[in-house]
Amino acid sequence: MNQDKIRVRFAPSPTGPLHIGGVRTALYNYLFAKKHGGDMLLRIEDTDQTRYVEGAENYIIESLQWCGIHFNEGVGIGGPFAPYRQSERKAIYKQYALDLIDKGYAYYAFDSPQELDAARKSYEAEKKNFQYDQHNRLEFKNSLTLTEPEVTAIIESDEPYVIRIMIPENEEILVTDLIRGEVRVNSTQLDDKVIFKSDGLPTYHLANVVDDYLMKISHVIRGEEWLPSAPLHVLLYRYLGWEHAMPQFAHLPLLLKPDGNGKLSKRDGDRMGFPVFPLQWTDPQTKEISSGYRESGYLPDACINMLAFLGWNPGTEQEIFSMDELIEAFSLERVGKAGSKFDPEKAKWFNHHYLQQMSDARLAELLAPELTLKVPHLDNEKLLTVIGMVKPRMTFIHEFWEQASFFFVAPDSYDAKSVKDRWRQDSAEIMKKVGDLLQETEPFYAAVAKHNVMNFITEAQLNTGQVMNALRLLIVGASKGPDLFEIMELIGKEQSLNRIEKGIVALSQA
RNA sequence: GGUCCGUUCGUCUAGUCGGUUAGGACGCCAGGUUUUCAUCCUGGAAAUCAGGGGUUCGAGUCCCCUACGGACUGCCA
Repeated sequence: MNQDKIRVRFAPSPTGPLHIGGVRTALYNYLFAKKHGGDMLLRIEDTDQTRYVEGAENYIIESLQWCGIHFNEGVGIGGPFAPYRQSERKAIYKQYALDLIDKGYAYYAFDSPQELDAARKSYEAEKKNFQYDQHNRLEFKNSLTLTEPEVTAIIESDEPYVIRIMIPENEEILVTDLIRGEVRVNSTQLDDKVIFKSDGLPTYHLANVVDDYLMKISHVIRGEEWLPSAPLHVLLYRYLGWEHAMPQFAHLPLLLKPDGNGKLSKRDGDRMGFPVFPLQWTDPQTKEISSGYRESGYLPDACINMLAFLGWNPGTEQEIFSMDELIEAFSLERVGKAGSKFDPEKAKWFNHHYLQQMSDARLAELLAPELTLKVPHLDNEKLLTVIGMVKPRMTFIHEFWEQASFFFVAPDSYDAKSVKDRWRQDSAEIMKKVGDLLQETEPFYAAVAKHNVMNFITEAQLNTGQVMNALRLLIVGASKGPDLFEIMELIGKEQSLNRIEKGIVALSQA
């Protein structure tokens, strides 16, 4: 075990936008590191140049920054173990693969992809599972079956070759996982995985072990999809002579799609109308756009809080946690084992909560730029007041206009259902009287107007709801919004009377 | 197919040392507040703890089997 400082890494592959599940993995790493006063680093695992996607790396960095997940070292920051991009570390991997060959734990293999493909197909034809392993490694073209001169000749020529690990026979391999306990696998089940590719780069397995060792990683916290290859990694640490410094493993349960089963995917988001990515992403190839949490109006705090609870819980009944509180409360022991379905509704609930917590002033700042386009002479004082009234009915910032447009512009249409339910035969006549009443209301304050209208209702022996609902329809254009008298005070007498007058005409024609 | 992992309300989950009316949250339903909508408050329905066997005075909790689900099974990560 690594005795030193807690050091964790988040090591994504820049093959596209970072999935929300990846963000959660990063978050748990971050929480764990901070909780224990440790460091977290960002390493980019780009050993597969065929899958490189333009912009993905920046996307990853920007996403985590937006979420408030910060690194101590890594790509974009630097640090004592730089470089942190595996493609830039190319020179350091081969020696370890060679070392493994020297020790008899690995061997060269010269089978072409076509040959392997053919072998795979012939196995499948017999309904057998193809695996390049101890049962058949002597049937292939490799340094185990060729003579030494032959092997040397090939290596010195331009012929491509790979290096495969030589899995031992019938050995029980123990993986100790912080979340799952002890997982035992017999080596007979494992195949001789390629650890070094013909393009001169290592595969994930070798690269991740070498780098985690060199970068003094103490804990590997990653997705459950890595559990099946964890025994291989244990073997690599052992054969490289690093077992004493092997990090502890924690394999996180998967994030599942909201309906049915299976891993949450991009398609589910499109299908069910919620983002699967932290930030909006435009595919550089197809130009296809995938929505992001940020652009959809989610607050970073809400995303983090929601994500933290997908697979972890504090054991108390508290559900609202700031990042600092999460750091304080987090522990890997309280991470569950089963995958969790992503719930878009709960995500909204978290967002609503955090939006309510946001100060009116801050909201105004965020709203102002777009609002000034719609409202030429935006009065900040007024905006603040409106926000105070409308905020409780907003889950997202972009809902503001829908909930508050009538504070700034007169309704240009009247909600059909509201008209049907609230506008009666006698409404026009009553509204005219209310209009006259308001015309005489001075000063035009909410309290005064309310007093006058309520008096009128009582004296005329009318129904409060009936009058107010009709009036609201004229002022707002629908059955929604805060206290009507407050609205009228804010838009002013002239505007109020205008709307009443125009509304009566419009609705009488209908 | 093989290997590994998993399985408590529709969903996220509490329940870590066996004795609970199996608790909370989202969502849903109802009521209340309000001039409407939403918020908010109160209440409710909702899990035979995947199923079956054990062990035990007693099992969601321990053991075994079965079923179901998932991940992995690439010169991808």
